[in-house]
Amino acid sequence: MTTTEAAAQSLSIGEVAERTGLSVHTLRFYEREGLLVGPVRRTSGGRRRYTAADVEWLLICVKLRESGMPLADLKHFAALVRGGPGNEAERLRLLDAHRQRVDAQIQALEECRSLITWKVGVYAEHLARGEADGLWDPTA
Amino acid sequence: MTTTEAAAQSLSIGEVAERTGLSVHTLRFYEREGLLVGPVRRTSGGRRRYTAADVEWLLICVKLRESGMPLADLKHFAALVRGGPGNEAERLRLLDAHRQRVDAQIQALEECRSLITWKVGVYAEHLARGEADGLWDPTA
DNA sequence: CTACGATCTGGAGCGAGGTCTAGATCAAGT
DNA sequence: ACTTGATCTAGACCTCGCTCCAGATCGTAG
Repeated sequence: MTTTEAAAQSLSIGEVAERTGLSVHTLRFYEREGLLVGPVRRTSGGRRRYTAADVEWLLICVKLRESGMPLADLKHFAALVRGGPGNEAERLRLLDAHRQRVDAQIQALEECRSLITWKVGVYAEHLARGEADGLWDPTA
Repeated sequence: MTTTEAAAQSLSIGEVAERTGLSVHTLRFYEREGLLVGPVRRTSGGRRRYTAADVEWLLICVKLRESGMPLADLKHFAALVRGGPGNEAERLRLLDAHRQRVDAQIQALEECRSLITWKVGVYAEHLARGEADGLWDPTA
């Protein structure tokens, strides 16, 4: 294997980028923004070495971001986790609030989906009846 | 009534803002960006008068935006509708592509939801067992 | 007629979330 | 030693989608 044995335990920024889907730029940006739970370790030469726990946390971040959690909230959450045990109630509140937003978002998307489906049906019908059937409704 | 009879047929920008949830700034911005199907009529004094059809179109825009359609796509769609009959196939393609994105988004959100639900469960359990149970897992 | 609120235009500004550049350094293969 | 590619830092820059400002005008109520 081309990587050292240590690579099994710690990953370079590039490897983490691959595994998380984030760019190396974004990884550095997140770190600067205090979105990580702990400081990232470095090699003697100054290169970042990520642990499996770092990657797990980043994967959670990715999921939360995907679902629309703002970086500010993520930062707050990271700070709570960094703070250690004792603030679980607040973490719970934060996550639960986010879950409610996600639920609302899912519902909104489903409504949009029906609208789209309906409109797709309208166009499909137009096409089936021939393109030049003369019907002209700007809202259709 | 304080508004004239004509108000029943055409609305001021402020009234449209109320009905669509968009700000008057945004309404003017959308117009400048070419997101509307037709040019908005004006009073002799230069004030915009929106028709019911304008409002309907805007409500569709709102739904599509809510579901994450970029302004550029919305603009493209508006251009197609403005172009009149004959391009229904392309409108269909545009909407269907968007529907697929919406579906993917819903699925992603549902995955996030399970993750959150699970984590909420973890914290709830911690709290139930007492805050200082000493267990410390950064990913939890 | 006057006042006052709503609207007008063009253009600047803003917040979120990255994304990229420059120039230097590190590390691994040959 | 030399080359090549990944990483480093600080900071500038970018897109998206609004949002707001200044200064003028409209229009309706009193």
